[in-house]
Amino acid sequence: MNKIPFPVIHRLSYVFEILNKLEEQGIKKVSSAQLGKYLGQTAHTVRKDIHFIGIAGTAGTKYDIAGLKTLISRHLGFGIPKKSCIVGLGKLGSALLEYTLAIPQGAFRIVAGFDSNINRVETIHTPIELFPAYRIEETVKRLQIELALIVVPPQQAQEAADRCCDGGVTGLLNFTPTVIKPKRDGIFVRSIDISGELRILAALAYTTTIMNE
Amino acid sequence: MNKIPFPVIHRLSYVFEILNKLEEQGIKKVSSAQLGKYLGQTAHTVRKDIHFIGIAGTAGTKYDIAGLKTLISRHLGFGIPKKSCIVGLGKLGSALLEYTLAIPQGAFRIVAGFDSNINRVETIHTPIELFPAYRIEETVKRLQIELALIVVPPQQAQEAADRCCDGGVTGLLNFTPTVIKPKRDGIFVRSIDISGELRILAALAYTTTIMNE
DNA sequence: TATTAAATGTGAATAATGGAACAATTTATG
DNA sequence: CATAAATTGTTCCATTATTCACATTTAATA
Ligand SMILES: NC(=O)c1ccc[n+]([C@@H]2O[C@H](COP(=O)([O-])OP(=O)(O)OC[C@H]3O[C@@H](n4cnc5c(N)ncnc54)[C@H](O)[C@@H]3O)[C@@H](O)[C@H]2O)c1
Ligand SMILES: NC(=O)c1ccc[n+]([C@@H]2O[C@H](COP(=O)([O-])OP(=O)(O)OC[C@H]3O[C@@H](n4cnc5c(N)ncnc54)[C@H](O)[C@@H]3O)[C@@H](O)[C@H]2O)c1
Repeated sequence: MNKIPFPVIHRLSYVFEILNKLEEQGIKKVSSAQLGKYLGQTAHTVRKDIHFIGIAGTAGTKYDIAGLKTLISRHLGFGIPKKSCIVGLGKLGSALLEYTLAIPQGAFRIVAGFDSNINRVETIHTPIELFPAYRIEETVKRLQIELALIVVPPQQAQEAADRCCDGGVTGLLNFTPTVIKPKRDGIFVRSIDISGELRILAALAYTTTIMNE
Repeated sequence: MNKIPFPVIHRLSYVFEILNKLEEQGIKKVSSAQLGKYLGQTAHTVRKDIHFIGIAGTAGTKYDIAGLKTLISRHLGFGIPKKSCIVGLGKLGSALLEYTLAIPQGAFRIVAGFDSNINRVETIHTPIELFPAYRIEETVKRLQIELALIVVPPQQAQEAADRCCDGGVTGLLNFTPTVIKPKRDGIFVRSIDISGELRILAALAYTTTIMNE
């Protein structure tokens, strides 16, 4: 199997999301140009990305949505949803819990939540199981959880991530404004830094202001 | 002025954040190697990024934190905080409101919030002013707000963004899982798609599983 | 059926990015 | 004062990513 460049994985996973939505609307076919429009990319890019994972259509015809979904699923592993957990059930964590449970799709499924504050574990109402933080490693192992959302205070982020790594997760999604390091090779970390994004936006608006003069 | 590549702006804005934290701790000097460690980047990259915006230190000595902050501020526009607003004060929006207000730094400052539900506008307690959604355009104009966080349901996202554009914002930070288009040229959009990020993480973990065989 | 339009697959060209090397400079030290 | 160590500025090269061009194929239409 060929190595797929990261930007391609990134875009294809969004293509998958778009295909899901189109299919929900009863649409059966879609062109690279249409997909490009949804993604904010050119049709060229879309075709080339798809080309990385094989042949998805036939020249002259649009892509068959069901077929393309299958192809992407097979290459990106969206067939069996990855079991996931949320660590830290504060203001953001509990919002995320509710939000992610409401998203129906094939890539991931939240199956557990953790908080060091036993009070939160006992008072939050949700269909999934919640545990105190000292049980992270044990539970991640037992349920074979693969992904973890880290939503604890920044000072606790690395420690919480470490426990998840010890339990055997393969991916961490970090919501704290700190850099967290995976404990072993083969564990991926992605970070969502909201204040960082705002800072970037502020910078972008400014640099073009200059450039336009 | 030279055009600064986007990845450089991205990283430099994080450097700025790190410098703030170090300065808070009373630290006065920092090397490219140290900054690289905080960023998860090499010292080479850090030096090269800084090189894009000018000369920040002298060979043989570490960077002076105050001086480097000034240089980045000048080029990325972090001197005067950009006035910002939050549109949509639901579960996520109100968490973001509280969170962003607690971050002290120079790039942005939240000054207003909007919601179409008058009840939310009246019941949320916060030091900043809240307005009903029909007053977005007027208020953004009056207060000269430059950035907007879009935190409304996906179906309302484009419309909410349009109102902000009409008011004159220069940047949109989109939290909804949809693509929103700026109404005019010169308005930047960045999106934070949480379920998208989870999907990417799921895909990453999977592709390496394959690659390792 | 012939022709036109629309669509994909694919290789090549171009552009952007990242990484590495090294000269130049300062500080520390004996 | 001389030397060694540490550190930045800057150029060059390799790699990666994007854009483009076009051959090929299908569907629609007159
Ligand atoms: N609230 C936001 O809108 C927002 C936005 C962006 C980023 N963040 C980041 O997300 C993180 C959480 O923010 P929040 O506003 O939800 O904070 P919060 O204080 O409301 O929640 C944090 C939760 O983590 C729990 N916790 C603490 N240590 C823990 C541990 N070791 N293991 C498990 N749980 C632990 C706490 O009991 C608490 O319930 C912070 O790092 C914050 O910087 C928050
Ligand atoms: N909750 C989460 O953890 C989470 C995570 C990721 C993304 N999101 C996205 O963020 C958005 C908001 O999510 P939420 O959970 O806070 O939803 P929510 O329903 O709790 O809040 C939405 C708020 O927007 C207001 N609103 C609706 N139309 C509006 C308009 N035209 N102008 C101004 N305000 C308007 C509503 O009155 C409500 O208060 C959604 O698009 C959701 O997909 C949410």
